[in-house]
Amino acid sequence: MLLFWRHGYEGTSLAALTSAIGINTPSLYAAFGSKEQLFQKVLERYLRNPACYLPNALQEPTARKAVEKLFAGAIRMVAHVRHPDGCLLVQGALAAGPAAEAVRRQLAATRRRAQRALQRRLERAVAERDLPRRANAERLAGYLITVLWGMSVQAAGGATRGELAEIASMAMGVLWG
Amino acid sequence: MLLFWRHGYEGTSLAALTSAIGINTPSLYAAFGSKEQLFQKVLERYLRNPACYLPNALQEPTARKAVEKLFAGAIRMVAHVRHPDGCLLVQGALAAGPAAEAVRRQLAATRRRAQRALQRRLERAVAERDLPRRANAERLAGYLITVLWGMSVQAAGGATRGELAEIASMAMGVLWG
DNA sequence: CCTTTTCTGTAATGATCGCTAAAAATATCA
DNA sequence: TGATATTTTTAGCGATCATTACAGAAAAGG
Repeated sequence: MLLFWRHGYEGTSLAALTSAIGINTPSLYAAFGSKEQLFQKVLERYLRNPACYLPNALQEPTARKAVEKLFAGAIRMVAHVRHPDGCLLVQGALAAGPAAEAVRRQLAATRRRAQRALQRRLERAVAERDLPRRANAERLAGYLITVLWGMSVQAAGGATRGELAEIASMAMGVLWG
Repeated sequence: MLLFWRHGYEGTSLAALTSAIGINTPSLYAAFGSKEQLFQKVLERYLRNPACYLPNALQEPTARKAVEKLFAGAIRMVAHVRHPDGCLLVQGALAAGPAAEAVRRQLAATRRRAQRALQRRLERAVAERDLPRRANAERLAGYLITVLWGMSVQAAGGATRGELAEIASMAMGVLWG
């Protein structure tokens, strides 16, 4: 997972994977089927563990708390010393050659799913009068998630935890300035 | 340029490049030296032409006009029918294998340069009383550029021109809401 | 027209890509 | 212990990677 996360799908070779896991190539293929299927498993694992901060955050009682926790969780994950910079959903395969097209599309779909999850949480907040009735949940979610992906790009450029926190704070200023 | 832009540095093979240009491999090497040097030329070309909207925007008389034009230019470029989705500075090599590490760093450095250019423009605006004296140009620039990179990620996921415009409008709401 | 230079095309370099057949070693269980 | 599964290792698959040596064609200059 760390290799795919750090170097992207295309940038990670089978040799690097087997060497990191400590097994031979046929063992990897017996266990996972192919590089793409291994990445599939890695993606599930990523969503289950380091990226679980997103669904967790959305369970907060108020939209404001949820978004705050969302950004805090993202920053904590990104700034974790043992983690590569950024988010696997972005770094994994933002642009890719024809061979990795399927992975690219899958990551794009997963990003969209994350955005819709946030959108539904904000819609609930509007319904609960937690957000003003005229608030547009779809636009808000699109905006906030865009900042989140942008922070992933910034992390890839070496942004510090403090810089990311400032960005998140400014982004939330749109709603609760 | 379009190939590197669409498929990233690693995702673009020499065969794809020579076939697109319509020359043989030795001619490409005689003309550009190597794949990496060709990418260097491509990057210069990209900054000179489709990405010139950034320096152009910063020449607007007010910070607000500058940022508006910055986002408008970015959206126009991204939504251009004949252009790949997103920004070469982001899609080119956000994460990459060891062989493309130099390119990755160069793109990160170029992104940082763009951010600093915006920062200096905002600092000027503060000095000119165009922005409130207590405004933090560095944080503002970091925030706005983060949204810009995020829009590049969204574009890679198929975001439309209208969606990007809404995001930009919300992002500017932080300053001129 | 002939020589010299410049360019283009063919072909192949070693390396690495993802992937797999078959032998060797190990574990399982009667 | 001995026969049977299961796993690991070795070795190599064809394809493609970026890169280049070399031969032939075109262009330039006298």
